[in-house]
Amino acid sequence: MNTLTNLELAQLLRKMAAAYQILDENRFKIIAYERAADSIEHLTSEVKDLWDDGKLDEIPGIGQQIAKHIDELFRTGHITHFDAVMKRVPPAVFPLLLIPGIGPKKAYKLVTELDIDGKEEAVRLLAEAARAHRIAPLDGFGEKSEADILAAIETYNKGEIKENRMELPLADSIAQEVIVYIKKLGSQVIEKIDVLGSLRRQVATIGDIDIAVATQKPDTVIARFVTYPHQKLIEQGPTGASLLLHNGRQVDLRVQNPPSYGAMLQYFTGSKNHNIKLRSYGLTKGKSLNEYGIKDVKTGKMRSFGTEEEFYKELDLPWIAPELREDKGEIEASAAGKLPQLLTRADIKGDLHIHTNYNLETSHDLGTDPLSAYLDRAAGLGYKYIGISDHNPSVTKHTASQIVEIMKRRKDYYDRQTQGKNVHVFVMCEVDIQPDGKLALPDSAFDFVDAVIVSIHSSFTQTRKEMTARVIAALIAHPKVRIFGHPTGRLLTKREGVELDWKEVFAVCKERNIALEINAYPQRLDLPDSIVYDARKEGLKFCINTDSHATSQMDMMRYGVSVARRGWCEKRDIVNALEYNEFRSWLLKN
DNA sequence: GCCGTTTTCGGCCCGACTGTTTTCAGTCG
Repeated sequence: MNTLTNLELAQLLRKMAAAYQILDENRFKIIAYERAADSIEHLTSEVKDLWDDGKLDEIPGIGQQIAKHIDELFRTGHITHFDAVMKRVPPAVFPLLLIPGIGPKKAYKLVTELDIDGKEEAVRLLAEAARAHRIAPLDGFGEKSEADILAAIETYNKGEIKENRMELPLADSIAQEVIVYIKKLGSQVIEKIDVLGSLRRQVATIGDIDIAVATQKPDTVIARFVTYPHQKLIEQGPTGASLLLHNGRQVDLRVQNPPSYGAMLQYFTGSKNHNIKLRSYGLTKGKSLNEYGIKDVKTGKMRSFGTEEEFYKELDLPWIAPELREDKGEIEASAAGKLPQLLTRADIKGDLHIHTNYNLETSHDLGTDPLSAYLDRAAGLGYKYIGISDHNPSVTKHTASQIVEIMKRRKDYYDRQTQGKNVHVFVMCEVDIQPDGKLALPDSAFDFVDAVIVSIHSSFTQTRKEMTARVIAALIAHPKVRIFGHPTGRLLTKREGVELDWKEVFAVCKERNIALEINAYPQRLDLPDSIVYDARKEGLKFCINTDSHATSQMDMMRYGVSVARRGWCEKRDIVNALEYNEFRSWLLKN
């Protein structure tokens, strides 16, 4: 077992947690394993690397014991203790855990009572047992749960599992439609309505959509909500309901009376880990938090809060922006009065990654709109400058001198177009980093650009070592390399990012004052927020760009700003939040 | 099993919903 990814390691720890649950181990031990798994899953560096450096103890939620187990795993390929525990649990329980509604206890009961054997066949055998009505007679089960299990298996087999996440614009539009539908009840009933959960925190991909309503007529609101066109009513109670829509997306509604709405917003925004930490923090002050308010542990007296600001204030904390609520130190920072002054969309003065329809014979996509249209849109957005970063001309269809000629012609064209405009234009280029690390633009063509963005568009599966060397070679290939474009190359829900030694890349960027791009295109959001967070700590600078291929896409800037905010960025961390003169000095290095 | 601005011991977030139950266990977020 030479390589074990973070995800695999997290899965292993979750498996242990499930096994312990079946074996009725101490429940806090179970929680400890689940936390360790969570923590590892959200790590930006590989556990293997941390282990190499003897830094396992820096991972939150990993203590002496689990560190010892991980050490054994990396040294020998197995963990004696885990193997012993797993021997006491039938392997067939684990595949059943993937079915919604089945947890460790039920899985164990089903597997043992129904004699389900074999890992591969477990789900199929369970479905057969359900069809043969062998589940309903079991203790703790009944007709309804038998039917539910069968339905859940069918959903699972269709591939409609929870890990079917969506990008932000789709989540936005679904949420808005549902909100408009609920709001038809009128402002008498709907006093406030908000999108919460991961969408409010602006996580890169969204699972379920969460909506909260402040109302004095909860029954009316819930009744209205469940008439929204849906495929299935998942659950309904006095405080809320959940729907599965026809597009396979789940929408959760929670209602609350207006005086307690602040606690509701806080609770329903999450993240789960933020809430857990905040509740622990509250307890140190003798205060117990829940979705209705804050209870004094001694007196048992409950206080409610109409707004989130009041809720946090009760804990002597300044309000924490939703994008920060991931338990990455925001509660401690708030308590110390050291929360960042987060970047806002209004701070952005320009967009440096724009593709126009000028045909420079690239092998990638051209934009659809002319420069003039982008300039109009940029003025509308309040920008002071933009950068035109068309893809380089195709290197397979042209000789070097032809490329130089194309680039010269293009510069002349843009220079004529930009005279007398009040938005400044930088003539740039998005240059491919070829598999060997060479830039796809001849040296002499650099005379016809102000600066370039370098990015990877091919050979995504090189090893970490090759990829790191490739990127660094490109970053130092020419002084006009100023931005590293969509650094991981990931496409959300489609393609994983490349493997890079970030420390090395950060060091080179810092030395040459190169900015890391935060690509705001919703399918990219690249750099990912967690790497932005790490890079910012190292003092790196960022350039937030939309990578627009049409003027309408320039509006996606806000998603890039969200990524920066989730990475704790302030205005000073972002090069395109600089005024024109300062930005120009940075870009042109003078 | 983890962790520390009261602690190296003794705590550990909190509640809703469902289906099965006559007061609760399991699952989920």
